[in-house]
Amino acid sequence: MAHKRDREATRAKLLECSRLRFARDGYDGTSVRDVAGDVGVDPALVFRYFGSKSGLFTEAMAGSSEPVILPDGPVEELPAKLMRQLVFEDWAEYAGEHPLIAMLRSAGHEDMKDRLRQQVCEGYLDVLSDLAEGNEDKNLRTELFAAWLLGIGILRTAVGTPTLAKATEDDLRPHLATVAEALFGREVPVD
Amino acid sequence: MAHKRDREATRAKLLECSRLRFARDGYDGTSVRDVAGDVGVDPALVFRYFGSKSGLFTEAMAGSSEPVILPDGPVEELPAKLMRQLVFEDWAEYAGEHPLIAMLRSAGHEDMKDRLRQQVCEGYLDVLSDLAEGNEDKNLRTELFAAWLLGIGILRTAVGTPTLAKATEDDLRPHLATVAEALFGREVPVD
Amino acid sequence: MAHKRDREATRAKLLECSRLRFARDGYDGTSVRDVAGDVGVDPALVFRYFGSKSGLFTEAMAGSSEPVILPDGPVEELPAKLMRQLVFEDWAEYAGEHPLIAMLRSAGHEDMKDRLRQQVCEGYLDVLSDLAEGNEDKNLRTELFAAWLLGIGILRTAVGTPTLAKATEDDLRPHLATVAEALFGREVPVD
Amino acid sequence: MAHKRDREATRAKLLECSRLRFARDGYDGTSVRDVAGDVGVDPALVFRYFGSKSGLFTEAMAGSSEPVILPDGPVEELPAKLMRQLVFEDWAEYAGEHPLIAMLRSAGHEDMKDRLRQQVCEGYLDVLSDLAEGNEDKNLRTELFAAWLLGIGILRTAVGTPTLAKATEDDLRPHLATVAEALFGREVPVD
DNA sequence: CATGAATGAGATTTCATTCAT
DNA sequence: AATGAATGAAATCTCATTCAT
Repeated sequence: MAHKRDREATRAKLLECSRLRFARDGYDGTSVRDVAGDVGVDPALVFRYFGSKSGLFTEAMAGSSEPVILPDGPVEELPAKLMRQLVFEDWAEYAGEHPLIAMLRSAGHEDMKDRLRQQVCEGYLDVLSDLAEGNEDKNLRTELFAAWLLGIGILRTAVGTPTLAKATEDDLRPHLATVAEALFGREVPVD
Repeated sequence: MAHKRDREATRAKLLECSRLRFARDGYDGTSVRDVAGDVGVDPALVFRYFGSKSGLFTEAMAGSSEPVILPDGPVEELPAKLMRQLVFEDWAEYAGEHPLIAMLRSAGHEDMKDRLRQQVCEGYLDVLSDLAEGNEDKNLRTELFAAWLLGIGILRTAVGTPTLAKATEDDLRPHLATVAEALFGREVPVD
Repeated sequence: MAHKRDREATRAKLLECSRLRFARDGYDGTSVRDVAGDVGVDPALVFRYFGSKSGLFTEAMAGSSEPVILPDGPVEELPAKLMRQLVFEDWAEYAGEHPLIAMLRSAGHEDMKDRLRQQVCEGYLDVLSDLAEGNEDKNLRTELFAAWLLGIGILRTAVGTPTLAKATEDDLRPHLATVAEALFGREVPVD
Repeated sequence: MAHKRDREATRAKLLECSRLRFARDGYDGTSVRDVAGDVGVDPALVFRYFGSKSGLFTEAMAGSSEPVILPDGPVEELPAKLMRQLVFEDWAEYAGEHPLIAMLRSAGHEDMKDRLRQQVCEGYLDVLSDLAEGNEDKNLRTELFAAWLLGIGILRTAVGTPTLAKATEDDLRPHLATVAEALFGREVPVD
């Protein structure tokens, strides 16, 4: 029982540390040895637990599909919530960026592109599309809004564009309102 | 046939092939061996010509700062032009994506982040900011619009979101109009 | 047989074989592959254990600072002892030469020159200087005598001068007596 | 005729520059490219002129057998002359050291050991042996004296022992007298 | 089961050298 | 004869991964 506990604790620690590394340094920039070193265990354990480096990555990034959104509350509040989450929340475990943006750093590998798409679709587009209800090109509008949020996040943290890098939530609020209204054809609260 | 031993031709071919590889597989996913193999020369030649793998990358990606649109037309036409370039133009040499999006794939390394920022700022923001003239938060608006274009490009090609991946220029035109107007506070032609 | 996977044994064997190679072929003339091949292990192991080729060299040659004679006998006997050690002892692990002479073969690199100087000073000059006690230019005399021993060793093994290469200890004994007396101003036993 | 002259001039310059490099950095530490670069010609010329890197080395170091000694004057003056040459003369072309000591830096390669031996024997031992005339072990005495000079040179420049590195000719003069007398059994002038 | 010794493939890079022109 | 483009072999080193214990 104590053993079981240790095993699970080690697994969890490996996942946690690897998330940070993968997010900060990308898949290629992270070595199994580094991750194992962070936790203080032998690299071979990683292979026992996760089969391969890729397996570790999959499981580490899979954990990030959960925290996406809490779909309670009215749909109108979604844009503001999502922006806060994608752009302003500090994902400490993911080197300060939202997991999706962190994953982009490893998008060279084909299978990670798939994972990415799946998470974007299930985690974001599905939730957002309710907002576009009533428009003919509902899905396109939804994706265009998601693209905007994603682009902002990328310019802010991955590229480090001067103004956005320092912008606060208050700075963006009014523009969120106008763009959301432009795309969804309805007013959204942004406070 | 006339040029078997032609330094410039070989150099150019190396640059061309490396662009494709770097864009498709990222910096880490591309090996000098691969690039040299594509051209059919010995890997050592790459080092002779470019000093290092990093030198090759720099020079390969430097070519991508030129093709930015020069503002010889009226500023109002810029949004449409930029969208065509960023989202719809087929950059064959860069694996079908715009070079900037391709470069994101290698943004794990700190110095490439710098290069990226510089290109975004000088190549795009500087040109676009004229459009936001007259607004108090001119720079923020400019960056927000650029973020949108970039996000669209990423969802389209890097993530492969279902609707955007298949969208045509005509599909996006009306939305471009409303969003640009929302951000810049002026009408822009999108034809 | 009992030890197939024995870290310390493998380490020791690597050190032993590398000593021989470094001594015989010099630093540049020795490749990590060669050393690993001698022991029958993968070259990567060398880097795991010693970090780098230079680390291997350092550790291999560090073993050579110990075997210097400790002055437990009377100082008068030092010259004879040192000559035996420097000139006539067969350092099998170091390709038959005294480690110091072997190290000279790698003295092209600046840091190895430093290591060499330190070993000569601490290992030999410090011990010998007692013999020159009472003379005004004590240190110079000490170094001049050390120079002689070193020179003999070099001509014998590194250059292979005809007479010295075949000389026995008995052949040199009388000359050791006269030169030591000339430099130190006192009689030294040479039997 | 002009061509001939250029060719010879380039050859000479290559030899000169390579001497310096070989002496300073050793055989392995010197690249054909470096040498050619010093002179400002294409590396391929080295191969046209000298066949190989080794050929260049041979010819470069062969030039050093000439300046050895001027066997005019009485034999008694030889020790002082040789010491001046081996220990105190500044061989600018050979990085400040006597060619023989410089060559030791490349003594890892077997064929250089041979070259070294030949030069020591023909250039030094043959000349010196006259001084030992009349002693039974004439050759041994000669080699022992040569060993001393060589050892002094090595400690001075290659090892950098504290006192010898700064010693002047005057400092060594008296010891030269006593040691030479001890070995050759006759007085030698040292002024 | 877990540990750590060991492996093998592959990456970047350097260098002496040869082949066309 | 000379230039410079091109080559091939080898070196150091890293990493994911497997094999004994």
